[in-house]
This record gives sequence, structure tokens and C-alpha cells, in this order.
Amino acid sequence: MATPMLVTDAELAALDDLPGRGGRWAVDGVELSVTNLDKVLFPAVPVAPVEASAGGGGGGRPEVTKRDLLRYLATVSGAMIPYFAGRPCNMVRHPNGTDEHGFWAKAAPKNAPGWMTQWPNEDAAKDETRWYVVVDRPATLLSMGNLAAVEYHPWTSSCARSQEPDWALIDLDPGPDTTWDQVILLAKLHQTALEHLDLRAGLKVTGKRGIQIWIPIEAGLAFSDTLAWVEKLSLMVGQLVPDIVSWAWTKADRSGKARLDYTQNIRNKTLVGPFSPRAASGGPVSVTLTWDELDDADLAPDRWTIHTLPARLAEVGDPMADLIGLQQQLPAI
DNA sequence: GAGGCAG
DNA sequence: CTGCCTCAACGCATC
DNA sequence: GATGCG
Repeated sequence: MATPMLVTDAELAALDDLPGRGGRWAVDGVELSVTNLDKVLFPAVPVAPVEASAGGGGGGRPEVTKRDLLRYLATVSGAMIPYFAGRPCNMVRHPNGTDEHGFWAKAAPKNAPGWMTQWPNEDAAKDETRWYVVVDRPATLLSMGNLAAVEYHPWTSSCARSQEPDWALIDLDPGPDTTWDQVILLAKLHQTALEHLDLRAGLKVTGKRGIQIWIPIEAGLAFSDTLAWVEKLSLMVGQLVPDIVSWAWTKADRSGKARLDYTQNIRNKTLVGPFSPRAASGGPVSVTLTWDELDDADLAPDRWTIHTLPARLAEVGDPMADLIGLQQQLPAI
């Protein structure tokens, strides 16, 4: 389960040696221009006044500079890139930090370097994004990181077959009144259902509040098929616990309950990828888990950050890695 | 963060 | 030259 | 048709 290190220790040391204003960084076989390395992109999370550490993430998390972000992306690139190679990537950028306004970036940067893989979306309308970034090497991740791209959302279909998803997704989206224990319960109910269906699936915390379940499938179905399938499964699961799940469309009618969001299964949908940071103070990250970790009392949706994830990755690797490319069929339900 | 454009 | 603007867009439900 | 919602 060990993940390859695509960026060398010497290259990481060279990043740390650059002055705050930046400079040229030789990494992954290219010369990268990096700037404003000591700029804070993710503010610190202050220590909670008294013992009011509201579960999980809690307080007392240090700030994250752009240099920290680049070091993180370089360190996890070996684990992250297999989920991104060969498919378009949507990003969220926050050039002035996650407290300031951010924006979606789908189009490849103007004057993107020639070594950066791009994919032309032939289905794009005239006023829509045509050239998408494909994150298939560390240099691309780092180049986008220098542009303050903090969230990385891979498509669930490949460039080659962009209308045919190769992941089906279940998004457990807690409402305002949903407790973490209820999110865990929903994940376990889905786990039982998926085991019964003889399907292997991956699990990850989003870095914000929720949990996602990723089911690798063979390309061939349409998005409307996987959407209908996930909707059906979630209806079955949700009916077991109607007191904590709502199917209402508007938030007001949902009375604080959780939503099982099957509508993520559409083309060009933005869903955060494994090991992507999230645009929030402290730099939380989305992390893949073993199913056993649902029983870990210390588990929290934002448990790991840019500062703390590399140690976990070195220790336990990526529990979801062996699901990449698994060509499963969705059984009738 | 950086290009495009109005002033 | 400076300052301001932009940087995405699916498909369903409800009004 | 416009807007809410993810």
C-alpha cells in the first residue's frame, strides 16, 4: 500500500531554500516559476477558549503558507495523481487565501507551459470551457498550486470516454442537525448494502463535514444510469433511518436532516478528489479510509490537514489505491 | 495570480 | 500605467 | 422562465 514518491528529498529541500518572494524551482524535470512562498493561503484555526473543542478538527491548527501547500502537493502527488491522470480536473483557486473570495477554474491557464497536458472538450458550447487541465504529473499539480489552486476535483469519467463514468459516487451530506455519529451510521448502512451486492467501494472523509463512498465501475453506462442506480440504493438505505434523512429539495423543508446526494453522478460534476486540500482555515484535506476506521473514536471529517496528512500517508498509505481502475458492474437493485 | 480591458 | 474585472455551468425541482 | 440546490 506504499505510495511512490514522485518528488525527491533534494527537490523538496530546494523548495525550502527558496526566498519568500520565490524563484525558479527545478522539480519533476521542469523549471517551475514559483512566487509569494510565505503568503498565508489557509489561516490558522485559533485554540478554542476553554474546552469547547467541538469534535474532530477542533482548534489550534497552524496556518498554511503557499510553500506548505506546494510541499504537501509534492509529497502526496504519488498517491493523488493516480486518481487524476487521464481525466479533466476542475479546481478552486484562492489567490488571497481561503478567507477571501475564491473562484472555480476549469480552463487551463492562458500561456500554460507546453508540458502541461490539456484535454479539449468537444462537447463544450461556444461560450463554455474547452481546454481542461489534466493533472498527470507533479509539475502540473505544483504549477496550479502556485496559482493558488487549493481544491482539486477530478471528473468521474476519463477524457477518452467523457460521457461514461468509471466511478459511481455516494455523497453523505450532513444537514445542520446531523451528528457525526449519524454520518457514521449512514456510511455503515451503505457498507452493508454494498457488501450484500458484492461490490467493492472506497471510503473517504471530505475534509469538511461529510463522507463520500466511491464505487469503481467499468466505463460504459451513461451518467443517467449511475445516477438512477445510486438514487435507488440511497432510497433503500434512507428508508431504514427516515428520522435522520430527508428527501426534501429545499433546505428549509429538510429540517436539518442529512441528504443522500445522488445528483453528484453527472458529467463535469465537481467533487473533491482524494488528498485534495479543502478551502478552509487550517488546510483540512480529503482522506481515504479503511472501512474499519469508521469505528475509530478519533475519526472526524476534517481530522487531517496539509500539515498532518503526510505522516499518515507514510504510515498507512492509501487504503483506496487498489480500487483505482477496478471494472465492476453495477448489479440490478 | 494573471491576463484583458477601460480609463 | 493603473485599477478593475474575470476566472464554471448540470440537471432536476419548485415557484 | 427564473431560481434554488448540490
